[in-house]
Amino acid sequence: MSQLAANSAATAETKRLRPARTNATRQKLFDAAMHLIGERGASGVTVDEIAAAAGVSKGTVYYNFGSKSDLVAQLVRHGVDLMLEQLAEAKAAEDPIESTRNMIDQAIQFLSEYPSFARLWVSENWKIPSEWHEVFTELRGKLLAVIGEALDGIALKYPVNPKIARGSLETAIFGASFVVGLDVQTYHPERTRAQSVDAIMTFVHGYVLP
Amino acid sequence: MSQLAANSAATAETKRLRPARTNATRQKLFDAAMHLIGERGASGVTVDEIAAAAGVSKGTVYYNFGSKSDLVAQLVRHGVDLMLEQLAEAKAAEDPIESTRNMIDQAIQFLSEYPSFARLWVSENWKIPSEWHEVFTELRGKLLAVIGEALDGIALKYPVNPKIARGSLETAIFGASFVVGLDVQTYHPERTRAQSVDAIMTFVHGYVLP
Amino acid sequence: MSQLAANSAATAETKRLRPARTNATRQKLFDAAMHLIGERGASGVTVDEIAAAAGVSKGTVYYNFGSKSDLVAQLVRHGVDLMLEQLAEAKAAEDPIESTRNMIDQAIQFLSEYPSFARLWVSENWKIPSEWHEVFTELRGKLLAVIGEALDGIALKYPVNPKIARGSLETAIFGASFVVGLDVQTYHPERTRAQSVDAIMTFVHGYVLP
Amino acid sequence: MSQLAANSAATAETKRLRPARTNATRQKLFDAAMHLIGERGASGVTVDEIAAAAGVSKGTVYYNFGSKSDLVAQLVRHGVDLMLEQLAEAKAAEDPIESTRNMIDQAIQFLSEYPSFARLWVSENWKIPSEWHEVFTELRGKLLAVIGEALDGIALKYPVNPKIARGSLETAIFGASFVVGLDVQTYHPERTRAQSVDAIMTFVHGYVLP
DNA sequence: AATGAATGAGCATTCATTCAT
DNA sequence: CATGAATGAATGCTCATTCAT
Repeated sequence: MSQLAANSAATAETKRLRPARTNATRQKLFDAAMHLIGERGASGVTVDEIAAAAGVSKGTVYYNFGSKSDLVAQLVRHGVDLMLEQLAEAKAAEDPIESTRNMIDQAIQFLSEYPSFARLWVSENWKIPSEWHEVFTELRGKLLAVIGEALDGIALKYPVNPKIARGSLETAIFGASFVVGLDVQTYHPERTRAQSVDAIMTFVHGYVLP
Repeated sequence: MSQLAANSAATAETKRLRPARTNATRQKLFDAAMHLIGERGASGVTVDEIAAAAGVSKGTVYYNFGSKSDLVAQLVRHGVDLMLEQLAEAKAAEDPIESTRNMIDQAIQFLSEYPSFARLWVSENWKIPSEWHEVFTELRGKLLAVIGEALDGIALKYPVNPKIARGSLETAIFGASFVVGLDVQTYHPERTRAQSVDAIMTFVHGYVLP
Repeated sequence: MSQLAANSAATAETKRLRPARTNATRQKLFDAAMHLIGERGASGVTVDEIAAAAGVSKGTVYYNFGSKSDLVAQLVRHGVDLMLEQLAEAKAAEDPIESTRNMIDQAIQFLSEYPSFARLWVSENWKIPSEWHEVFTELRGKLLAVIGEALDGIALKYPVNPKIARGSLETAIFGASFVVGLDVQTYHPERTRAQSVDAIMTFVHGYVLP
Repeated sequence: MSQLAANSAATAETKRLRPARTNATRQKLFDAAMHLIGERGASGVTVDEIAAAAGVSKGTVYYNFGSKSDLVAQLVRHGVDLMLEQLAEAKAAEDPIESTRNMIDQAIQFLSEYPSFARLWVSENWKIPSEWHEVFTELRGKLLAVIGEALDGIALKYPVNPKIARGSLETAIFGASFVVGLDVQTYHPERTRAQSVDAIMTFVHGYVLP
């Protein structure tokens, strides 16, 4: 079953994010591609497989997405949009630290709902040359900016360690979140979301001076 | 130039890790493969390219390594051994926090010397099925154990936050290190190693109670 | 712009040659197809491109012409009719040599106006099997007949070299005309029509005894 | 059977023209490709067919020629080299007109021996954009130069018509030769080579003033 | 009369692997 | 030890054609 469709809570948002002319076909291909590529990586999946999994012909993939590369790019973009939207909703709290915690919690939840997206991200992000370098650069910037805003909010209200290079800190939190999120699914399904969030929040608490 | 050979400080250790019957041909192939695969990923490099870069014929690759997959597996195992060895050397400090910092510093340095290894890790580790799953799982356990020991050392000497679930914390540090290390190379080559280490070390200040 | 429509002098004739029920859509497709196929050859143009150039949907091409092959066949037939008609008009001169010159001049002009037709001819005529063999064979016969009549007229009024095998001579003139006409467009756009005609007319001076 | 190999008289020359490292494989592919492409055009023949006709696997085509496009380019180049060599041998006569006649005779004979080459030439030469435009331009220049030299020889010894634009005249002779050569095979196998040559020589006689 | 989504057979090309020398 | 010619299964992509609307 489609991972995207599986998340009933996100259905309303998902719909908004999709292009106006959402065909059943495009959606089926999207879901099938996200699932397969998330598991085996973009280069480990053939267009034939995606088409078969979506129950359409190979030509249909090209009719709808132009190329395998474009399909992946749209997949990444869609995932990030969805993640950003969920993060935006999460940060509405009084205290900035609380707000940041909510955000990380939401991120971990997102990664558990869309493990394929997380795998796609980590497996394609740092390749050289990456076919989707521009897409990743842009989307990486957006995600880091969201983390950065949360840290800004904290720095406004609390004293923070000025020695910590911002930028690197965002990246550390970003990386910790992705890896913790993936590892929970692959190696430690028994761990609770709260445990993951607490571990990642350690970085935040270390940023704030006592 | 070979990334392995580039690290003169590690030369002695490196030699020990290599098969006794290391001939020039095997070594040339090893270096060429590490370099190319580090840049473009295992599936992004052809056996022809590796052979050409090593200045030998394609048949020689098969004569020496049996298959492309075996070549990569040997590459990964070599990286694993080397990283563990370097981390072991790094933790020899009086203060456990200082020791942990040394370890992280060493890890970041290792990732910058063997970007191939780090990229291979993130792109293959969570795949289903992963071609080199065993070797990755083994390394993961060993690395998390090393981080765990460092945390144990800290917990013995300092009061730490008991709410933090150990296990998740190791994973968070592990993930932060890999992602920060990779991001520096791909997106921020201007950042210093100290910046990266400081950012990752933030977790200590969050873990240790004030 | 349409090559067919471009020739204002031929407009009246052209209209006559077109199917009575010429609607705008068919005409747009006809013009677009002639233009594109003239430049890149029948197999080098896709139905999508023709439809796009005509500003209609792909289905419309099939609705109007049944198949790409049929569209090309109609294009060729139209060219045949037009060329024969123009040659017929040209030979109305007193002197048979003058009449022949007019004909060749008209042929060269036709080839420059319908390069599509000439290119289609040379690229398809001698293929085994040729998709449009019948229509080409028919045209070939008619064209050689026209040249033959011109030679008959010359032979009636002037002494000619009896050693020259008629039949081969027509073919030589025919070939010279097509190749000179095509070469002007592809390699020597600076050459005048008069130059081309003079070169081809050389055969007359070689045919007619001094 | 191979057209190239079929000409026992040309075997000696053929051998000389081939690259030093002439494999049986390359030669088989060359022959098969020339035959098939000559009949159906470059785009009408698949690499599978060429490989099958040569009795090798498809990969072997790419191992030896790099791409279908390169194979065709080498085919054209080889054919022209062969033709030029035969023409060079033919023009060794006292009288320049006699020499020219020998050359045209040789050309017609060449075209009858290698009809595939002639078809390949006419079907690919004038396409826009031609994949092999540079190759054709270069080789076209060489062939026209040979005709031009013959005409130069005539102009030195005989009075010639100064009104005739040289360049166009070469093209006319060139085109007449190819088309007469092809038409004999396709439509008039009963015609003798002398008839063809006489017809083409009409252009030459028309060039010389009485 | 027209559309455009969908199809699927077909094609050029790649590449890990084999093997005779 | 090493080579490099040969292989063939796999793959991304094209495009003429169909058909429900």
